[in-house]
Formats: sequence, structure tokens, C-alpha cells
Amino acid sequence: MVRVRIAPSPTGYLHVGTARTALYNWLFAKKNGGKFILRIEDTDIARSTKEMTDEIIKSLKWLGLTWDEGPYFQSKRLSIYQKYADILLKENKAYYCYCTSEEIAERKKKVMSEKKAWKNARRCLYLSEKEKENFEKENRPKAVRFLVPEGVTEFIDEIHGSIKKDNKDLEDFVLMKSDNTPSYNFAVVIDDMDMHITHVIRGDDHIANTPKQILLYKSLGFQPPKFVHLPLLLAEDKSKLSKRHDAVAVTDYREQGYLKEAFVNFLSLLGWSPGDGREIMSVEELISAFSLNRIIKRGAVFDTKKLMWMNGEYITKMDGEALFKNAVPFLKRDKLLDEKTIEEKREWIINVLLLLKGRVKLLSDFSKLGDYFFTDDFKYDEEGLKKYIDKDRLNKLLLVKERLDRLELFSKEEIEKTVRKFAAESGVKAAFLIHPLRMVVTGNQAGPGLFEVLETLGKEKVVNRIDKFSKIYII
RNA sequence: GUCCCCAUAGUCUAGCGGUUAGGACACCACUCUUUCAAGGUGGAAGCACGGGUUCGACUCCCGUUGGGGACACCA
Repeated sequence: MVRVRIAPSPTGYLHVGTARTALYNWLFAKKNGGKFILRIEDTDIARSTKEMTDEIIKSLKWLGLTWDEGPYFQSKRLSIYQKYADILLKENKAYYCYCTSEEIAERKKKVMSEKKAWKNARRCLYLSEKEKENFEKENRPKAVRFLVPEGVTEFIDEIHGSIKKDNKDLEDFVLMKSDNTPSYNFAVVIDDMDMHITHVIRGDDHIANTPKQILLYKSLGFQPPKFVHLPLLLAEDKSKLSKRHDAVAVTDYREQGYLKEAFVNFLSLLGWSPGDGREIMSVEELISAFSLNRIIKRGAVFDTKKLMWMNGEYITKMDGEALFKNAVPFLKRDKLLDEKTIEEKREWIINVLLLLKGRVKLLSDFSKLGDYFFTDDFKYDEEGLKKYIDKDRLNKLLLVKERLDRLELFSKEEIEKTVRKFAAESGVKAAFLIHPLRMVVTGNQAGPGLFEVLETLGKEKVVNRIDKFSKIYII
């Protein structure tokens, strides 16, 4: 039975890299009828918060990455770690270290400044009984360090193959911090073991931790799980995606107007592909196509342009109901719709969304590109005014308006007939009128087909806007 | 500085000894069109380098270079 987990630390929002790792774990579990477990790694008491835990859970849910077990909290399992630490201590596989972080930091700084390789000396391993006694009397805080044995640690990574590490390059890392909370490497091993995790699927940045963890499994007498290290997600300059320069929180993408379907689809293709050229894929398709051996080794740049393209594809393919559900919250957020209108003009709103969807990339674009449908308070594009508005055209527009006003049925067909007929009579091309009309009524140079826009807007608004414009616009 | 990982167009990728190196995003041109977008057609753009192995290397091996990651009582 496959059992995998995602183990975020609640010290920040759900990072897109973590989301991708979660997705691969989830897909792998679904594909193999296994279980996906959520574990919150909140042993850093100072930096972990309840808010971030909630945020992470919210983001995971938004993406649809629901878990079968958990969330487990490491902060509630402290006695378990302590128990295993005591065992290792008793078997002399670990020892107490009385050095303070400050002392170690200072030593490290000195060594690094000499451009030498830093490795914490196992000073406290060789403490005499007397020294130990003194430290204990002083009540000095003590951490538990693992006694790294000699030898070479090797493991088979499902993606990278064999990875070897000479244990002499490993320092005696901390198992239990002096505040009696476990270190990451220790807690992970105990938990993965205790939760019967079969495959540890995580980012490449954990390759360096793996030998340490394997050593722990061995000293505890447990069989290590399989390790799968995914290529890292990179920023545009190929460095690690960082909080400082990049949008890395899943929440940010949701708020920018990305659809979870597009986001998940895009993430799935960063480091993996189905191999048959398919790109736009539903979760069901992803599940059935997913396999670990199609994951590649090199890091992938998170290309927002492609994400945006994909998002546009998903939006274009949406039907009215789906559009309504997804886009309305954004229009509401941007104060273009209120509850009452949403209820009363549902069908009309859907028509507007259908009209706009082809040129929208983000859900938030509905507000940007279609504000004139929802408010009279829209901006006129300066360049467009210069290009399309002059005295002659404005006068003709007023005449067209007269005719439109007389239409019994304000349908796109009738509108088009009217405009084209007028153009023919005046000896001008239809485009000569269409552009200024669009400018005056929508404020934009471009947009959906003009006649449909006018029909959707309704006769009253169209006529009023032309009137109003002719009064305020000074040539 | 030490250790580890990686290397096909600007980006995401297909390729797993013999291919005109395929697709997608982005870009450019043309087309369609009332505009924009979409669509259609076409285009530019790639196997980092050097040695091997082999009849034959993008593909296998070694090295170089380049990029990335890890080196906390953070996770």
C-alpha cells in the first residue's frame, strides 16, 4: 500500500514548490490507490503560526489536494521523539552536546573566514565525567547529537539513481534541540517511520539530508522508505524561487485570477510530462498518466507566461455557469457588481462573461477588459480618442444614434444593419463608424464584436453614452 | 571553501545508438476580421565544450565548463 505525505512547515504561505511536491505526491497516491497524508512540521515554535497552518490548509484545499489522513502536528508528538532520542542515547548512538548556538556560530564563522570546509567538531563527545557534571550543575542547556558512524552511506533515488555520501563529510547533527523539540532530520525520520510512509517524494534540496536520515533509520533498526527527489522549481534567472523576488505563494496566484485547474495542470508539467505531447490535461487525465519514471532531473523555470496562456485556455473553454461561478467573485471584489445585481441579472452577467472570455487570460481581466458593462464610470483610452474621434465622426455618430434609438428590436442583427446602412448612405466605410462607436460606448479601442456589445449593453445605455459623450467631449 | 545534483532553442519538454532532433509557450510574418483576442498558415531559434567507446553518438563513459542545491539547536 502506497503511503505518501506532504509535510509543510507553517512558517509562511504555501510555496508553489511545496504545492508542486504536494501535487506529485497526491497524483502518485491516487494513481496507486494509496494514501496521501498531511503533516504539519511545526517544531520551530518561534516561527510557526496557526494562521499559516490555516493558510496552507486553505491553499491545499483550493488546489483540490485533499488528504486521507491528518493533519498530524509534530508539536503534538514530542514525547515520541523524546522516546527514540533516549533509545539512541542509551545505545551510545547519540550524545549530549552542551555547546550553545552562539559558540558554534562563532567557531563556524572563524573556519569559514579561513575559507575552510566547516564541520562541527564533536567536542562534547569527549567531555570527561567531571566536565559533564559541571555543565549539569550549571544547568547548561543541552542538545542531543547523533554520533555519525564511519563509512559510506548510499541510497537509490528513484529519479537520480545511486547517490553516495562519505560519512566523514557529515557532522554530528542535532537530534533534539535544547528546548526538547526535535530537529527536522530527526522528526522526519521518526514520523515517516511511524506513519509507514512508503515513498518520500520531496524537493532536490533534501538530497543532502537523505544520508543523515538513512543513518538514523539504520541505527533505529528500520527499513528506509523509497526516496524520490524532484527537480527544483526555478525563478527566471534559474536561481531558486525566492520569496524576495518572486510570487511564490499559491495564494498570490489565486488572487491574481488563476484557476486551480490551470494552476494544477501547469505545475504538473514542471518536471514531468505524459510523454505523448499532451499539455492541457484534467486531473483525471493527470492521475492516469502519472508515473515517477517520467519525472526528469533538471530544474524547471516557473514560466508565468505559459501559466497565463494555459489559464486563458481554461477560461476560454468554460461554459457560462462555470464562468459565473469563477469570475463573479472578482467582479465583486473590484466593486463592479453587488449582491443584488448578481442575483437579479444572472443571465445577463453570463452573457457578458461569454462575450469577454475569449480575450481574458486571468479572472481579474474581466474587470479590466469589461468594466464598461458594469459601470458608466469607465476611462476613455487617450490614444483611441485621438485616433478615432473628430468632429465629422462625432456628428455622424449622433445621427446613427438617432436611428438606433428608433429601433424596435435592439438586436445585434438590427444594429449592424442600421450602422452599415447609414455608412453606405453617407459614403463611408462601416469601420469609419464602428471604431468611434466603440470608443464612445466602451472607452476602448478593442473588444468583442461591437454589435454584440451594443446589444448586450442595451439601447438606453448606448444612447445615453453617445449623448453624454457628445456633450462633454471638446474637439 | 567542502560535499552533492544537473546540462536538448529564451522557457517547459519529447528523444532512451542510426530521426530532415518532434511538440508547447513566448517571438516574427502572413491570413481571417469592424478592432483586439482567438483561429489558420508559415518562420526564426536547440543537443555547452573536449576526449574516448562504437561502423555510427543528443543518446554510453571520462574530463572541462556552466548552472543549481546543501553545509543551523530553520524546515
